[in-house]
Amino acid sequence: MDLNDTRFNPQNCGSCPIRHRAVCARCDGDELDLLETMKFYRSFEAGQTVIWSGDRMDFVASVVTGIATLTQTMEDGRRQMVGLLLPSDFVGRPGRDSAPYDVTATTDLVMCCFRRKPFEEMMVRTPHVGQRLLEMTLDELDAAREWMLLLGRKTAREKIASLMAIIGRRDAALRLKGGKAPLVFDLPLTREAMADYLGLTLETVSRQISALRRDGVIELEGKRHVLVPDLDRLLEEAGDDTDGGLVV
Amino acid sequence: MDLNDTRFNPQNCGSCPIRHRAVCARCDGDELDLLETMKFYRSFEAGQTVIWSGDRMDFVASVVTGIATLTQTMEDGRRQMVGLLLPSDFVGRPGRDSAPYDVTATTDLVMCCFRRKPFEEMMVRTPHVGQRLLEMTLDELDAAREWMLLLGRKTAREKIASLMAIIGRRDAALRLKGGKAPLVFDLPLTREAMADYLGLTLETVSRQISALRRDGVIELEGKRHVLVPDLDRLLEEAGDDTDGGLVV
DNA sequence: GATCCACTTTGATCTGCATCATAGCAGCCC
DNA sequence: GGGCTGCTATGATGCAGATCAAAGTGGATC
Repeated sequence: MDLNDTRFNPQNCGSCPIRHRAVCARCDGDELDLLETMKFYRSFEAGQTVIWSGDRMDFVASVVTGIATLTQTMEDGRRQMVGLLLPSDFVGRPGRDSAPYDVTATTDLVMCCFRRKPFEEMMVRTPHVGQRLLEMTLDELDAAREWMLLLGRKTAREKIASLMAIIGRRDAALRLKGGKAPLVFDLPLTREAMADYLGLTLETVSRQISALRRDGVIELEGKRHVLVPDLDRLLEEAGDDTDGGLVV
Repeated sequence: MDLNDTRFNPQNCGSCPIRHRAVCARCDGDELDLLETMKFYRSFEAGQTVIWSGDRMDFVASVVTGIATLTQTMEDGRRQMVGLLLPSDFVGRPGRDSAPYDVTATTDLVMCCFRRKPFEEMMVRTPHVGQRLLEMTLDELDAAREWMLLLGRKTAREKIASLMAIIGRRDAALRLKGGKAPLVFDLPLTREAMADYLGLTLETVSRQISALRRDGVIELEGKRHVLVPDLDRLLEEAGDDTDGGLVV
């Protein structure tokens, strides 16, 4: 795959630390040319595992198209999703040898990759990449801690409403539809994946989605297509005081 | 307070990004002298709030002595602790104006502080501080995600066992007692604070601690002093496959 | 020692979600 | 069409942990 591939949307690299020549406003020099020569693309089919927890991980990457999940698993099979990677999200740990959790493609997935060693060397020479990476990691940490509140203290209904709000708003942000129009989006996850994300069972997820639909908080077309007529109502159901943008 | 204060233990700054002259093996130059001139100490009494969520935060800091907690709160009062700061832990967000959660001293607390602006400038000039900060933030992110697994999928008993293991091992690491001796430590949290950390109620915490004591997994002297006769047994109760060091 | 207060323990009961079970539904292949 | 397969919905039941209530504990203060 290359930049001419129709699936590649340079917009998607806008918020990743690896800004592509086409979209980086901050730097115009040789460092970006260097980045361009370093990058390569990898594709995965829906359901494929990108990397297993504990495996050696010698690259860093950002999602170009598709959805990936980060999950942790206990010996007995209990699973908890700990992160959701949408287009433009970054994955990888400069300075770390092995992956801390499973990374799985839930849809067909294309990632823009860089080998870790040269990337790290480039970071040293190009301070703003490191700074951007710190910023993004702090954002992820905030999101993770927001999620801890959800997992520890929210009810099943609040969890579902929160998930809808986050996915819907992320989706709207990606399309640059910042307006007040009702959110319309497709759920990128199965009921089971949502359950793993929310610390619930798939049956409870299904029941609560039905309940929110019955109560008019969301509208459903098919299993995946969602319309939110009133975002404030949804946020109220989610128990969110912040109307700020939870970045996942 | 200054370096001569008996409460100050330079060892405690060993893992913080702000390495003090006394303990930093990596740099011997002027940059550390600069750090020394920038730092100042702040003390808080047990129960005092260091900073409220949303408040302007114009400093970064590391814990010298005592314990602080990071908590998030919903409008209706439900609380979730999202982090625990022990001596040597770092708090603050270079590049961020406001605090993302409440920081509270649960014991008497001394922090070693740096004003944010000069600290950020120093980071630019001194790359290894920024790198160290990225490393630490990635560690925190891993710990947060480990905690997500706990909050989402572990039983009350497993949660308590996990907490004991983490606090006990952190405590042992601080004292540099790396041996196989049984863990002995004091719980730095009330039952209620543990409940807020684990996403439980204080009654459940109390019951599960009693149950672990009855089953010989831990021994208690008073309410706070804990002895773990068999760490492997505790880890098994915690449902941990990793025997790696969960950093909180 | 007596009183107080914050914290903890334990018991009784309730409930939200898990678990178990079954059926509906859409896409796909033959 | 018919049958298969993966996903979803919904009903019946059970249980872990929440909630409500009361009593125990130990340190501080007078």
